Amino acid sequence: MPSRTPILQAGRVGRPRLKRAFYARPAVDVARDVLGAKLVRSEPGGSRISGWITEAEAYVGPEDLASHARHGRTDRNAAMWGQAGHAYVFFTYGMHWMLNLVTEAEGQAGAVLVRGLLPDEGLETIRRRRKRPDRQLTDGPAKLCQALAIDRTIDGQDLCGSNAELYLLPGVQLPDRVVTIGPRVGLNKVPEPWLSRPWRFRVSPDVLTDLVEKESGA
DNA sequence: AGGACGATTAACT
DNA sequence: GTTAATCGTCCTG
Repeated sequence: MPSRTPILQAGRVGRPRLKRAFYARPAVDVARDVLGAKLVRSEPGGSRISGWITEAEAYVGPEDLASHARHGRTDRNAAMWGQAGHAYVFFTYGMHWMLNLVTEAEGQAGAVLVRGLLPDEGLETIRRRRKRPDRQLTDGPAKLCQALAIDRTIDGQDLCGSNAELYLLPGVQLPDRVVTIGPRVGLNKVPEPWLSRPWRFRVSPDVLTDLVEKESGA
């Protein structure tokens, strides 16, 4: 049996990757629009793991006191300040990796944290990497990084290059009515107004599954 | 040089 | 609802 979720056949060969212009916009816009896009991990050795993005958060710049950019440019967050369309991957809590998509113009520190996926290709590999029920395999920012083997080696990589190990494909266009908007989560000791800014965007995996089925002409 | 803490997760009461 | 795990990063002094 192929390690692919049966109903989810919408990823088409030869479809163009999201181009840099998609990322080179305000982080909040990218966070909204990236829902339904397909994140693809192409590992050295040929295996391919992918999933549709179900949740994302925007971190807008050094003035955003929830952002790692709040202390200015450091070795750790350097990728945030670079060209849009690159990855910013960081390590936290002594054990977890997190993936961001770098947004905005070069020199501005915008980024979008990818917080949830609906798995498509590589489900067997994902199951091997984390023993959980299927619905809980990639429903968190650290969990999806483990599923796709995203770690420090991805930090700073260009998502738009033709040889990229990680990139995005256009997936499903989501109408506003299926997108839930709210404050970002997991922020400790972050003052207002940043704590309450509605910069978290979500679509339920069930709803996205239905839309993917429809799109693929099932 | 030392210490607080984190864009989380899983396990627990 | 609470808490431990676990260590790199950034702060203070």
